[in-house]
Amino acid sequence: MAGIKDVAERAGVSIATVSRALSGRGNVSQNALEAVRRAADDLGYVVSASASGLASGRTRNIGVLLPQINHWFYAKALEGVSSALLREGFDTTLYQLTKEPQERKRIFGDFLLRQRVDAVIAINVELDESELTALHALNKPLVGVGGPLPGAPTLSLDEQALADLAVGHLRALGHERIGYLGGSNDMDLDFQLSSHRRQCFVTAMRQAELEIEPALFQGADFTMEGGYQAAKQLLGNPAAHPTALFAASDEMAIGALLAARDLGVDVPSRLSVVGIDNHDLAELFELTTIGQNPAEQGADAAKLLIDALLGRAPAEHHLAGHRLIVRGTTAQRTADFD
Amino acid sequence: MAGIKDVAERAGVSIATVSRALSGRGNVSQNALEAVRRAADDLGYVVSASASGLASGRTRNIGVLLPQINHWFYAKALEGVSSALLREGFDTTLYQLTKEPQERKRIFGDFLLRQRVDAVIAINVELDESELTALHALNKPLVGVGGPLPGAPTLSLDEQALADLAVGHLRALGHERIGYLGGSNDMDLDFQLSSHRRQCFVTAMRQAELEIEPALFQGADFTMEGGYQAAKQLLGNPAAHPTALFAASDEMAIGALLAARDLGVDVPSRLSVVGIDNHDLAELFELTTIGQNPAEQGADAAKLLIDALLGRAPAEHHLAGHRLIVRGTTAQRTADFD
DNA sequence: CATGTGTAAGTAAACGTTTACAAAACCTCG
DNA sequence: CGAGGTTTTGTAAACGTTTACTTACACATG
Repeated sequence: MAGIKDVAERAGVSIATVSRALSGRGNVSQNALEAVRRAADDLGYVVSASASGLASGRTRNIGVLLPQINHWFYAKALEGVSSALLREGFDTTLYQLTKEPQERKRIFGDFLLRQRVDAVIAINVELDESELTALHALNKPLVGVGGPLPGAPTLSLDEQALADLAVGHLRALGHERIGYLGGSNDMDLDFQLSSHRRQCFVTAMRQAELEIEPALFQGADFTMEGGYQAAKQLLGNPAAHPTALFAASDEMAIGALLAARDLGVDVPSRLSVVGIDNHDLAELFELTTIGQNPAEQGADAAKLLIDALLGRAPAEHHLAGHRLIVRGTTAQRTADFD
Repeated sequence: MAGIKDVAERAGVSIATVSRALSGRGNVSQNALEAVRRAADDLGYVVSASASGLASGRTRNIGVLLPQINHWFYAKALEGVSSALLREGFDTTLYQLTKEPQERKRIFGDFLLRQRVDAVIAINVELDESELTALHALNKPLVGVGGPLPGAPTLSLDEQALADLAVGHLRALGHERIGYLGGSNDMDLDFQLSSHRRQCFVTAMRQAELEIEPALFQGADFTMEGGYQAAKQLLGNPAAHPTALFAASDEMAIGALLAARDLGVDVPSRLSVVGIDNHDLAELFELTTIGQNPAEQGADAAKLLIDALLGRAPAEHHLAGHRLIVRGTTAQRTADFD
């Protein structure tokens, strides 16, 4: 393995100059720069991460904290983060924050303290007080994606705008009785997003002066299966008779579509359905949805962090984009259930 | 930040002893061990990854190479890898190997050469000659998951057994005309898994002495949408009239289920469907499938690698488990199309 | 008791960079 | 041409560990 000394020798300069030339810190003449680049290239020299990290305190590595990976949002967000980081020459280190207390403890007590990361991106994680403290105690740039990360800039959706948009779309089509699939009724146990989203829906309904009845709410766990079951309950309940459904995720919305089909309720003539996400499957099911782009959110978070690290700009709160995508599951209201 | 010196001082021993005590290398008396542990705990000392890495050449970090993350198999496998690594105190660094040549070049030419990883797990990546050479040139333990990784031990399914099992199951139910959804006809462009799986199906059919007709094969890209389109073609083609379908992935199988429903072909009375994977959605669709467990495969790969790193045992080839899960989409053949 | 064996601990030399500091080289201008 | 400034370069001291080598000590053996 070629070291910096070999490069220096071959380029006919000192190792300090090599370091400066390759890292882009400090002044180096055009001549030296080229000589060094050529020498490094010839020797296939790549700086040792450990040595560089030890000497400089910078690791060019960013930690990503997330609760799971096998899920559309997280997987997409992670793809966005890792692509953006790669482009800037940063490594991505993964910390999967499961529910397991032992594992969580080790992540905050060991892994993150090893000084292996320059900064941390937390994707929709729920932290308790002590974990949050531990995270801030790292004294490193921090950014949240999706869920809020108290005390740190966050990139997230404008939930109220989303709810207004969905309700507005349905209202414009003549729908008044709109069912909601999302955070369960005993919602305190749920993750924050869930109850917040639901609250925004209630506000939107109120502003649109539409009825809000308990029967129109069905708890579901954001999965397709959950949406299927919840929709069956909601559509089967004669007290509910909604003409439209707003699901807090596309997966639930698709579950609802399957349930409607099984119940013989035609979409969109008898029932309109709107989701949130623009999930990969939304197109196949012709689902009308409010799209978001987790990959972009992840990439933006990464860029924010890198800017902060390079002192370009401080990281700030930031709203993620969304847009209504009208497909085939919403239509003018024609008839009620009753 | 407390350093090793602080711990040594507090514990009343030399830094060498602290290093030995904390890393578990070399002999340390019970007394010293406890004193050091206590001191480290009190000070909240955690070894610096850079310093340790520089001095020892070991990083306690493993690189994971994969083509994408937003996909059931990869996401699950990655979850398995990262959990297993976490348990052993290893970090997981992600390298997403997209199609983009520039990015690939940087991964092999820069990132992997920084000496940040002790070993590499490659999940179903397709490498060209030079990339493979570069990977081997790292001179680090290597393990493949899913697809084969020439020159390195691999953890993968016994494809022939899978095909035999699927065909055997359908055959036992009386099916003779079995359609196949998978690697496209002009398959050379596809990833290896695709054509291999198809080949095994052909072999299984031949051994079962069942007809193999071009009309019974439909190319699809392993997605639900792809499966939907392919199944429509296959089921709509009067020359094909299969009574059963074998899809090379559950997602395609589910797509086929949707297509059958749209065409008014009842499953399982008129058509049986078998998939591969036991995807998260398989249960919702009551899909009969041959299940595999990517998380387990990932975890096994991680353990293999760690064993190799710790000199416990050399990494070896290894077959991943699979099992037939009979649900509601397969049944006795009753009537043919024709 | 001398000798050999084994374990425990300390000393100090790596490990491969970055960077503060100092020196040298080069400009610009009066 | 020389003073003053700026840019470029080199020297050497960190950075925080691990580990080879050495010493000290305890214990068993003949």
